[in-house]
Amino acid sequence: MLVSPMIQSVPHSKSAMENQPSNRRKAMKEELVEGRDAANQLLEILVCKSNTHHEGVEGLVLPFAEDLIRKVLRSFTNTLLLLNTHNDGSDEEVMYTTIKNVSSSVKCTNPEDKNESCKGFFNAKRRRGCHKRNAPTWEKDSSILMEDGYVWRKYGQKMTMNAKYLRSYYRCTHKYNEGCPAIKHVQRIQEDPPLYRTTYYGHHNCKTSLSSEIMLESAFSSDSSMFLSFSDTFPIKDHSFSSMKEEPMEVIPEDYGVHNQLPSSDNYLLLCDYGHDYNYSRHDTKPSSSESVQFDEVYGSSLDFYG
DNA sequence: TCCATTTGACCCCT
DNA sequence: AGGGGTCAAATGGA
Repeated sequence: MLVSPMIQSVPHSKSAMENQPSNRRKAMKEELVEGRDAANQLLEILVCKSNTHHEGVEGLVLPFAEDLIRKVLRSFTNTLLLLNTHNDGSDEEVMYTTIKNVSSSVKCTNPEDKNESCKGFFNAKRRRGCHKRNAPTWEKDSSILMEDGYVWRKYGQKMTMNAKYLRSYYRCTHKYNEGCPAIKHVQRIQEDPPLYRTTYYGHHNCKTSLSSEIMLESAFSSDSSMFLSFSDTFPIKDHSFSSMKEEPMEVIPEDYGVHNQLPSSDNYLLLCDYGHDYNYSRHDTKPSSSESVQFDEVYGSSLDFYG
Protein backbone atom coordinates (compact mmCIF):
# COMPACT_ATOMS: atom_id res chain seq x y z
CA MET A 1 0.00 0.00 0.00
CA LEU A 2 2.84 2.30 0.74
CA VAL A 3 4.90 0.96 -2.05
CA SER A 4 3.49 2.80 -4.99
CA PRO A 5 3.90 6.35 -3.69
CA MET A 6 7.42 5.53 -2.62
CA ILE A 7 8.26 4.15 -5.98
CA GLN A 8 7.09 7.31 -7.59
CA SER A 9 9.10 9.40 -5.21
CA VAL A 10 12.40 7.80 -6.17
CA PRO A 11 14.01 9.67 -9.03
CA HIS A 12 15.92 7.83 -11.69
CA SER A 13 18.94 10.08 -11.31
CA LYS A 14 20.70 10.67 -8.04
CA SER A 15 18.01 10.55 -5.45
CA ALA A 16 17.65 13.08 -2.69
CA MET A 17 18.21 10.22 -0.27
CA GLU A 18 21.50 9.47 -1.85
CA ASN A 19 22.76 12.98 -1.30
CA GLN A 20 22.04 12.88 2.36
CA PRO A 21 24.85 12.11 4.77
CA SER A 22 24.90 8.47 5.66
CA ASN A 23 24.45 9.22 9.34
CA ARG A 24 21.26 11.06 8.56
CA ARG A 25 19.96 8.07 6.66
CA LYS A 26 20.99 5.89 9.52
CA ALA A 27 19.03 8.10 11.86
CA MET A 28 16.02 7.76 9.58
CA LYS A 29 16.30 4.00 9.74
CA GLU A 30 16.55 4.08 13.48
CA GLU A 31 13.44 6.20 13.67
CA LEU A 32 11.59 3.76 11.47
CA VAL A 33 12.76 0.79 13.49
CA GLU A 34 11.70 2.53 16.65
CA GLY A 35 8.29 3.24 15.18
CA ARG A 36 7.94 -0.32 14.12
CA ASP A 37 8.92 -1.59 17.55
CA ALA A 38 6.35 0.69 19.13
CA ALA A 39 3.68 -0.52 16.74
CA ASN A 40 4.56 -4.07 17.63
CA GLN A 41 4.13 -3.37 21.31
CA LEU A 42 0.84 -1.67 20.66
CA LEU A 43 -0.29 -4.62 18.62
CA GLU A 44 0.50 -6.96 21.48
CA ILE A 45 -1.70 -4.93 23.74
CA LEU A 46 -4.52 -4.94 21.23
CA VAL A 47 -4.24 -8.66 20.59
CA CYS A 48 -4.60 -9.19 24.30
CA LYS A 49 -7.62 -6.93 24.47
CA SER A 50 -9.16 -8.61 21.44
CA ASN A 51 -8.89 -11.93 23.19
CA THR A 52 -10.58 -10.67 26.32
CA HIS A 53 -13.29 -8.50 24.78
CA HIS A 54 -15.52 -10.43 22.48
CA GLU A 55 -18.61 -8.36 23.14
CA GLY A 56 -19.66 -4.77 23.08
CA VAL A 57 -18.08 -1.81 21.43
CA GLU A 58 -14.53 -2.90 22.15
CA GLY A 59 -15.19 -6.19 20.47
CA LEU A 60 -16.06 -4.29 17.33
CA VAL A 61 -13.47 -1.57 17.47
CA LEU A 62 -10.44 -3.55 18.52
CA PRO A 63 -10.22 -5.55 15.31
CA PHE A 64 -10.20 -2.29 13.36
CA ALA A 65 -7.47 -0.87 15.55
CA GLU A 66 -5.53 -4.08 15.28
CA ASP A 67 -5.82 -4.04 11.55
CA LEU A 68 -4.71 -0.44 11.38
CA ILE A 69 -1.61 -1.29 13.35
CA ARG A 70 -0.87 -4.07 10.91
CA LYS A 71 -1.08 -1.53 8.14
CA VAL A 72 1.34 0.68 10.02
CA LEU A 73 3.68 -2.28 10.42
CA ARG A 74 3.52 -3.01 6.73
CA SER A 75 4.31 0.59 5.98
CA PHE A 76 7.33 0.47 8.25
CA THR A 77 8.43 -2.77 6.69
CA ASN A 78 8.10 -1.51 3.16
CA THR A 79 9.82 1.75 3.96
CA LEU A 80 12.69 -0.01 5.68
CA LEU A 81 12.88 -2.41 2.81
CA LEU A 82 13.36 0.37 0.34
CA LEU A 83 15.64 2.31 2.62
CA ASN A 84 17.86 -0.64 3.43
CA THR A 85 18.33 -1.58 -0.18
CA HIS A 86 19.88 1.77 -0.80
CA ASN A 87 22.72 1.74 1.61
CA ASP A 88 25.59 2.33 -0.71
CA GLY A 89 26.41 2.76 -4.30
CA SER A 90 26.30 -0.92 -5.04
CA ASP A 91 22.83 -1.09 -3.72
CA GLU A 92 21.50 1.44 -6.11
CA GLU A 93 20.99 -1.25 -8.64
CA VAL A 94 19.27 -3.35 -6.05
CA MET A 95 17.04 -0.44 -5.31
CA TYR A 96 15.92 -0.12 -8.87
CA THR A 97 15.57 -3.85 -9.15
CA THR A 98 13.38 -3.66 -6.11
CA ILE A 99 11.22 -1.04 -7.66
CA LYS A 100 10.99 -2.84 -10.94
CA ASN A 101 10.01 -6.03 -9.20
CA VAL A 102 7.33 -4.34 -7.22
CA SER A 103 5.98 -2.54 -10.21
CA SER A 104 5.88 -5.52 -12.46
CA SER A 105 4.54 -7.69 -9.74
CA VAL A 106 1.21 -6.00 -9.99
CA LYS A 107 0.59 -8.22 -12.95
CA CYS A 108 0.96 -11.24 -10.79
CA THR A 109 -2.15 -10.70 -8.80
CA ASN A 110 -4.12 -12.89 -11.12
CA PRO A 111 -3.35 -16.45 -10.18
CA GLU A 112 -4.01 -17.50 -13.73
CA ASP A 113 -1.17 -15.33 -14.89
CA LYS A 114 1.41 -16.24 -12.35
CA ASN A 115 3.01 -18.97 -14.39
CA GLU A 116 4.02 -16.47 -16.99
CA SER A 117 4.33 -13.19 -15.22
CA CYS A 118 5.90 -14.28 -11.98
CA LYS A 119 8.70 -16.33 -13.35
CA GLY A 120 11.28 -13.85 -12.29
CA PHE A 121 11.89 -14.99 -8.80
CA PHE A 122 10.14 -18.32 -8.41
CA ASN A 123 9.14 -20.52 -11.25
CA ALA A 124 5.66 -21.87 -10.82
CA LYS A 125 7.00 -25.39 -11.22
CA ARG A 126 10.21 -24.83 -9.39
CA ARG A 127 12.42 -27.83 -9.11
CA ARG A 128 13.28 -29.07 -5.69
CA GLY A 129 16.48 -27.64 -4.34
CA CYS A 130 16.78 -25.07 -7.06
CA HIS A 131 17.81 -22.23 -4.87
CA LYS A 132 19.70 -19.79 -7.01
CA ARG A 133 18.79 -16.60 -5.27
CA ASN A 134 19.22 -12.93 -5.88
CA ALA A 135 20.96 -10.83 -3.30
CA PRO A 136 18.92 -10.19 -0.19
CA THR A 137 16.70 -7.17 -0.54
CA TRP A 138 16.90 -6.47 3.14
CA GLU A 139 18.76 -7.85 6.10
CA LYS A 140 18.02 -6.83 9.62
CA ASP A 141 19.26 -7.81 13.05
CA SER A 142 16.89 -7.47 15.92
CA SER A 143 16.75 -8.42 19.56
CA ILE A 144 13.19 -9.59 19.14
CA LEU A 145 11.35 -11.44 16.45
CA MET A 146 8.77 -8.94 15.49
CA GLU A 147 5.94 -8.70 13.09
CA ASP A 148 6.32 -6.95 9.82
CA GLY A 149 2.66 -6.84 8.95
CA TYR A 150 2.73 -9.72 6.51
CA VAL A 151 1.55 -13.27 6.84
CA TRP A 152 4.33 -15.81 6.63
CA ARG A 153 4.32 -19.55 6.43
CA LYS A 154 7.25 -21.62 7.53
CA TYR A 155 8.40 -24.13 4.96
CA GLY A 156 11.59 -25.41 6.48
CA GLN A 157 14.28 -25.07 9.03
CA LYS A 158 17.84 -26.19 9.00
CA MET A 159 21.12 -26.08 10.77
CA THR A 160 23.69 -24.33 8.67
CA MET A 161 27.36 -24.92 8.70
CA ASN A 162 28.69 -21.85 10.43
CA ALA A 163 25.66 -21.09 12.51
CA LYS A 164 25.10 -22.09 16.08
CA TYR A 165 21.35 -22.01 15.74
CA LEU A 166 18.69 -23.18 13.36
CA ARG A 167 17.74 -21.11 10.39
CA SER A 168 14.03 -20.94 9.65
CA TYR A 169 12.64 -20.46 6.17
CA TYR A 170 9.41 -18.58 5.60
CA ARG A 171 7.46 -17.79 2.48
CA CYS A 172 4.56 -15.46 2.02
CA THR A 173 1.28 -17.21 2.71
CA HIS A 174 0.01 -15.96 -0.64
CA LYS A 175 2.80 -17.54 -2.64
CA TYR A 176 0.56 -20.01 -4.39
CA ASN A 177 -2.77 -18.23 -4.58
CA GLU A 178 -1.31 -14.91 -5.68
CA GLY A 179 2.18 -15.81 -6.74
CA CYS A 180 3.77 -13.64 -4.10
CA PRO A 181 7.54 -14.24 -4.28
CA ALA A 182 8.48 -12.83 -0.90
CA ILE A 183 10.42 -15.08 1.42
CA LYS A 184 12.50 -14.52 4.48
CA HIS A 185 15.03 -16.38 6.56
CA VAL A 186 15.22 -15.97 10.28
CA GLN A 187 18.39 -16.98 12.01
CA ARG A 188 19.21 -16.61 15.63
CA ILE A 189 22.75 -15.35 15.75
CA GLN A 190 23.32 -14.66 19.39
CA GLU A 191 22.22 -16.21 22.64
CA ASP A 192 22.58 -13.49 25.20
CA PRO A 193 21.23 -11.00 24.55
CA PRO A 194 19.10 -12.78 21.97
CA LEU A 195 19.72 -11.51 18.49
CA TYR A 196 17.94 -12.58 15.34
CA ARG A 197 18.86 -11.91 11.76
CA THR A 198 15.96 -11.66 9.38
CA THR A 199 16.83 -11.68 5.70
CA TYR A 200 14.17 -10.76 3.20
CA TYR A 201 14.24 -11.86 -0.42
CA GLY A 202 11.86 -10.61 -3.03
CA HIS A 203 8.89 -8.36 -2.49
CA HIS A 204 5.28 -8.80 -1.69
CA ASN A 205 2.87 -8.48 -4.54
CA CYS A 206 0.00 -10.12 -2.75
CA LYS A 207 -3.06 -7.96 -2.93
CA THR A 208 -4.49 -9.80 0.05
CA SER A 209 -2.41 -7.52 2.19
CA LEU A 210 -4.72 -4.81 1.03
CA SER A 211 -7.81 -6.70 1.98
CA SER A 212 -7.88 -5.01 5.35
CA GLU A 213 -8.73 -1.80 3.62
CA ILE A 214 -11.57 -3.46 1.82
CA MET A 215 -12.81 -4.91 5.05
CA LEU A 216 -12.61 -1.60 6.78
CA GLU A 217 -14.56 0.01 4.02
CA SER A 218 -17.14 -2.70 4.28
CA ALA A 219 -17.27 -2.37 8.00
CA PHE A 220 -17.85 1.33 7.95
CA SER A 221 -20.30 1.27 5.12
CA SER A 222 -23.86 2.30 5.75
CA ASP A 223 -24.92 -1.30 5.79
CA SER A 224 -24.91 -2.10 9.46
CA SER A 225 -25.31 -5.78 8.81
CA MET A 226 -22.00 -5.66 7.04
CA PHE A 227 -20.52 -4.19 10.12
CA LEU A 228 -21.78 -6.95 12.32
CA SER A 229 -20.88 -9.51 9.78
CA PHE A 230 -17.40 -8.14 9.66
CA SER A 231 -17.05 -8.41 13.34
CA ASP A 232 -18.11 -11.99 13.28
CA THR A 233 -15.74 -12.86 10.54
CA PHE A 234 -12.79 -11.19 12.05
CA PRO A 235 -11.72 -13.48 14.81
CA ILE A 236 -8.25 -13.25 16.12
CA LYS A 237 -7.59 -16.72 14.82
CA ASP A 238 -8.33 -15.77 11.29
CA HIS A 239 -5.08 -16.72 9.67
CA SER A 240 -5.16 -13.92 7.22
CA PHE A 241 -4.96 -11.37 9.94
CA SER A 242 -3.69 -13.15 12.96
CA SER A 243 -0.62 -11.45 14.19
CA MET A 244 0.77 -14.57 15.75
CA LYS A 245 0.54 -16.44 12.51
CA GLU A 246 2.82 -14.06 10.86
CA GLU A 247 5.96 -15.30 12.43
CA PRO A 248 5.62 -18.81 13.63
CA MET A 249 7.84 -19.77 16.44
CA GLU A 250 11.29 -20.87 15.80
CA VAL A 251 11.80 -24.27 17.28
CA ILE A 252 15.29 -24.93 18.42
CA PRO A 253 16.35 -28.07 20.19
CA GLU A 254 18.13 -27.42 23.40
CA ASP A 255 20.63 -30.03 22.50
CA TYR A 256 21.15 -30.17 18.82
CA GLY A 257 24.06 -32.17 17.64
CA VAL A 258 25.82 -32.28 14.36
CA HIS A 259 22.60 -33.09 12.55
CA ASN A 260 21.76 -30.77 9.85
CA GLN A 261 18.13 -30.82 10.67
CA LEU A 262 16.03 -30.83 13.74
CA PRO A 263 16.33 -34.15 15.48
CA SER A 264 13.43 -35.73 17.24
CA SER A 265 13.67 -34.69 20.78
CA ASP A 266 11.34 -34.37 23.69
CA ASN A 267 12.79 -31.15 24.83
CA TYR A 268 12.52 -28.16 22.63
CA LEU A 269 13.37 -24.63 23.26
CA LEU A 270 10.68 -22.55 21.73
CA LEU A 271 11.40 -19.02 20.89
CA CYS A 272 8.33 -16.98 20.55
CA ASP A 273 7.98 -13.90 18.46
CA TYR A 274 8.74 -11.74 21.39
CA GLY A 275 12.16 -13.05 22.02
CA HIS A 276 11.23 -14.97 25.10
CA ASP A 277 12.24 -18.55 25.58
CA TYR A 278 9.78 -21.16 26.71
CA ASN A 279 10.25 -24.79 27.39
CA TYR A 280 7.59 -27.15 26.24
CA SER A 281 7.39 -30.84 25.94
CA ARG A 282 6.95 -31.89 22.38
CA HIS A 283 4.07 -34.06 23.44
CA ASP A 284 2.34 -31.36 25.34
CA THR A 285 -0.14 -29.16 23.67
CA LYS A 286 2.22 -27.28 21.51
CA PRO A 287 1.69 -23.57 21.55
CA SER A 288 0.41 -22.75 18.13
CA SER A 289 1.50 -19.55 16.61
CA SER A 290 -1.69 -17.87 17.64
CA GLU A 291 -2.12 -18.93 21.18
CA SER A 292 -0.84 -20.52 24.36
CA VAL A 293 1.73 -17.93 25.19
CA GLN A 294 0.19 -15.90 27.91
CA PHE A 295 0.14 -12.28 27.06
CA ASP A 296 1.27 -11.10 30.43
CA GLU A 297 4.36 -13.20 30.07
CA VAL A 298 4.89 -11.93 26.57
CA TYR A 299 4.12 -8.38 27.40
CA GLY A 300 6.28 -8.56 30.46
CA SER A 301 9.15 -9.82 28.46
CA SER A 302 8.59 -7.18 25.86
CA LEU A 303 8.72 -4.54 28.46
CA ASP A 304 11.95 -6.00 29.65
CA PHE A 305 13.37 -5.62 26.22
CA TYR A 306 12.41 -2.03 26.06
CA GLY A 307 13.68 -1.31 29.47
C1' DT B 1 -11.52 -31.91 6.94
C1' DC B 2 -8.46 -28.24 6.50
C1' DC B 3 -4.34 -26.03 7.28
C1' DA B 4 0.24 -25.12 9.37
C1' DT B 5 4.37 -27.22 10.92
C1' DT B 6 7.87 -30.73 10.99
C1' DT B 7 11.38 -33.15 8.88
C1' DG B 8 13.66 -36.41 5.69
C1' DA B 9 15.00 -36.25 1.13
C1' DC B 10 16.06 -34.15 -3.05
C1' DC B 11 18.63 -31.08 -6.03
C1' DC B 12 21.45 -27.07 -7.47
C1' DC B 13 25.56 -24.48 -6.80
C1' DT B 14 30.21 -23.83 -5.51
C1' DA C 1 31.37 -33.72 -2.36
C1' DG C 2 29.13 -30.96 0.71
C1' DG C 3 26.29 -27.06 2.00
C1' DG C 4 22.19 -24.60 1.49
C1' DG C 5 17.42 -24.06 -0.15
C1' DT C 6 13.21 -26.22 -1.17
C1' DC C 7 9.81 -29.86 -1.65
C1' DA C 8 6.38 -32.76 -0.02
C1' DA C 9 4.70 -36.55 2.91
C1' DA C 10 3.66 -37.13 7.62
C1' DT C 11 1.86 -35.26 11.61
C1' DG C 12 -0.98 -32.75 14.65
C1' DG C 13 -4.13 -29.08 16.09
C1' DA C 14 -8.49 -26.70 15.45
